Formats: sequence, C-alpha cells, structure tokens
Amino acid sequence: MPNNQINLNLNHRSYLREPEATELGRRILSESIKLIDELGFEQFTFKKLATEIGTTEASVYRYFENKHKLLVYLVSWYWAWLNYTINYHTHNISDPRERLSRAIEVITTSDLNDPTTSHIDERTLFRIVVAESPKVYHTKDVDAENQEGYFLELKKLCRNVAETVAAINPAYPYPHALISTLLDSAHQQLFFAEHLPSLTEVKGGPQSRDGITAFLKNLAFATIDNR
Amino acid sequence: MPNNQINLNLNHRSYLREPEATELGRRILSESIKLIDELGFEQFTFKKLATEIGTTEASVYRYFENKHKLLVYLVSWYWAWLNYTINYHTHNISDPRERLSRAIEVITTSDLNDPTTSHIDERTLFRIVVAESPKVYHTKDVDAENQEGYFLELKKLCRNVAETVAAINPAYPYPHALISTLLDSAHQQLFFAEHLPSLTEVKGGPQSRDGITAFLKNLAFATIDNR
DNA sequence: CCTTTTTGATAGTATTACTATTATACATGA
DNA sequence: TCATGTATAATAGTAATACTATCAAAAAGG
Repeated sequence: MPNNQINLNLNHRSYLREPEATELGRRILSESIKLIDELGFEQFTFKKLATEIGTTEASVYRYFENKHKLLVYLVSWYWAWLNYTINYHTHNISDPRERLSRAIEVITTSDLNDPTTSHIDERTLFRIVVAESPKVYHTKDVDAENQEGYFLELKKLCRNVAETVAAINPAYPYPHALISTLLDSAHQQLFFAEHLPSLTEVKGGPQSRDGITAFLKNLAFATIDNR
Repeated sequence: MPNNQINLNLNHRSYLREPEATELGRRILSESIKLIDELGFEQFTFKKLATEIGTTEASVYRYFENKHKLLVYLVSWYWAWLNYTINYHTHNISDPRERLSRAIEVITTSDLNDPTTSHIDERTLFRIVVAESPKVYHTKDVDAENQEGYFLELKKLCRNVAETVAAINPAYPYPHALISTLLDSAHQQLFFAEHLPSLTEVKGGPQSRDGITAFLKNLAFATIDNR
C-alpha cells in the first residue's frame, strides 16, 4: 500500500497559494472534499466552505481563485495519486499483460484499498471524481487551462498505462484512445450501476467493482489481442 | 435521410409548457441552442436568452423551470433523434454485424449528414451534446430525475443498439455496458481530438469522424467476437 | 364577442461570486 | 528586541444570477 506521507507534487498551479503548506490550506482541502461530496459541485460555495471551516470567504479566495480551480486541483491530485498507486502495484511485474491487469484493478478499486492518513480522504475524493471529473475539462476555457498545464496529471497517467498496452501489442493503433476511454468508463459504469442501472449489466453495491473490473479487462484484452 | 418534419415526442416532462407548441417556445429552443454553444452552459443564463429573443426572463421561466431542465430537454431530444436516425439507416438491414457497423457510423457522424429544416439545428445541438451532456446526469438529483423519466430516451437508445450486439453474439455478457461506454467514448474522443490531443490517437479536424469510427468499430467487434 | 390563454412590463428578493480595506496575530531574522 | 513580513479575521460592498409575483395588454379560440 502506498504511503500517504509521500507528498504528491502537481505539475501546474491551479491554486494561488500552495494549500498543502499551511494549516488553513489543508483544512480547505479536507473540508471541501467532504462538502462537495455532500452537496454536489453545483451547490457547493466558498461561503458554505468558509462557514464549515470557521473562517471567512475572503480567506478561502486567497488559496483558490474560484471553485472550479479548486476542483481542478482536487481531481488532478487524484490522477497523480492514482498514477503513483498504479506504479506502486506494478513496478516489479515484468509481464505487461499482468501489469495492465493489475492497473485495471487499481483503477476500479482505488477507493477501497487505502486507509487514509493524510488530510486528503481518498475514498471521498474518489466519489467526487466519479461524479464531477467530467466538469474539469468540459468548460469553455479548456484550451487556456490546457496551456496552463491543468491536465498534465491525467495525460501522464494515460501515457503511463498506454505504454503498457503498447508493450503487449505494439501493432495496436489506439493505445491512448483505449486508455482514456477505459478510465472514463470505469467511473461511468460505477455511476450507472448506482443510479441508472438499465445502462449497464454491472450490479450496484459492494460487488460493483468486480463487475467493472471484469468488463474492462474483457474490453481491453479483447481489443488489444484482436487479430 | 430522415425527415425533420416528423415530430419527435419525448417520454417525459422536463418542461413546464410544451415548447414545440408555440412560436415563443420554438424560439427558446433554437436560440438556446445557439447561445449555449456560444457561451458554454455555465455562462448561459435565461436573462441573456430572453434578451437575445427579445422577450423577458419571466416568459422563458414559463417554459422551463431552470436552465438545467432546458439542457435535459435538448439532450433528450438529441438522444431520441439519434435513435430515430439509427433506425432509419438500419431498419432494412438483416445482418446484425452490418447493422452495428452502420449504427456506429451514425453515432460518430450524426452532425454531418442532416441538413436541418426545423427550428432545431442538429449540428449545433451535437456540439452541445459533446460538450455538455455529462452534466445532464452528473447532478445530486439524478435519482429524482430518473424517477421522472428524464433519461428514458438515452435508455431506449442504449437498449436498441445493445439488442443488435446481443444478436451478433448472445453469449457476450455486457451489451449495455459496452454501448453506454461506446456512446460516451464517441463524444469524448471527439472532444479530446479537438482539445486534448495527447489523450487519443484520433486526429482533430474534418477527418476526426473517420478515426473515431475506426477506433469504435475495432473496439466493439473485437470485444463482441472475443473467444 | 366574450373568455381563456399567453405574453410583456415591471419590480423585487435571496444568493452567489467575487473585490477591497483594515486590523491583528504570529513568526523570523537581524 | 525591534522590525518586517506573512497569514488570517472582520467587515463592507458590488454586480450578476436565479428566481417569484403582480398586473395589464394582446392574441387566440370557441
């Protein structure tokens, strides 16, 4: 299990002041995760967050320009953490098939296997990522934010897993497209299993991860091994 | 080519007053499509829409409770239209493989092959669907809205195409999961090709549809034919 | 022609998403 | 120890958003 004490460093600045560096900053991170999970991103405001923490709106604004940038930070943190966790679970495995298999398992169950110790609660953050991550890039400012490097963590994760795909079958022409589809599908199917069950065969509840893992492994290996 | 004069009827009521029934209602639909495409959903407001149409905010509110419900209506309209169009292009084809192949082509190019005549501009609507459709169900009210039948059109579309998958290989255990993944991936890959190209091998620009069609056909058939 | 429905005009409210200013507490280092 | 900078709190204020309410005028329908 990876050690949370290790500090994940993001490769971009969606923040104004480094929130990991101060007590208030860390409380902003941990409480915003709880509150976004509770209220949903639309209903979440800096006012409510400030009240929850016992500080003022103005103080929160010193750390993040607006709530969208806070979401970018949180989701990027998750991508970086997931990438780290995948590497941790696969670094000593030489067979690329086994490596991809493990990577898929980590992607679908990343909220279940890490007792949290830091101020970031990965289980709750995972729920936010499932529910809100498309909102990070589906905005009119994608191109500007991409320029700023806001999606580097996702790109790195995608590239990392896509390399394993290429190691299995160098002739497969769409490794990145496959992995970006798979990353999204992992969240989407979990969401559907819970909320719109007629859109998937995956059953909701505690076993849903196994169903998603099976579906995604089947999808990935059938595609990569094709022909 | 399907005839737009045919009135698509939605199976739910995300609206307060039927917008297709009056002149103002139809202008709300056509102008909101233009404006959401232009501003993005976050920046779009009923105030701006009313000004654009030359009516008042209050009048718009008589048709839709809020902008989210308007988006639900527009995206549902698209799902219903897409389902209709898929059926139109496949109804006389008996080979299920060929039927799925055509369905995938329609899904990826549905904005290119229909000169619009009605007040709904499908090309622009398609851009909205690509950019904003995840926001339709990623909300705290999914379960309540699902109860109201807000996602019936998507479910019907998914079931329809999943049946073709089952006809190709009745033993494949995840037809709905595959199709819901594929529907989403079609939009996602188009978005990535335009804005985050390092997440996909699909190239942006006019040929992007061919790349996505090839990727999705490969993905679908490899998976369905597996074993 | 009379009645109902639909629109337009106007007004108003609570909340959101900020920005600005000042005072204070605290930590550092010279 | 003083001086300086940095982080936070307290307060105030603004423009925009997301509505709701009321009433009169216009249009449509029977």
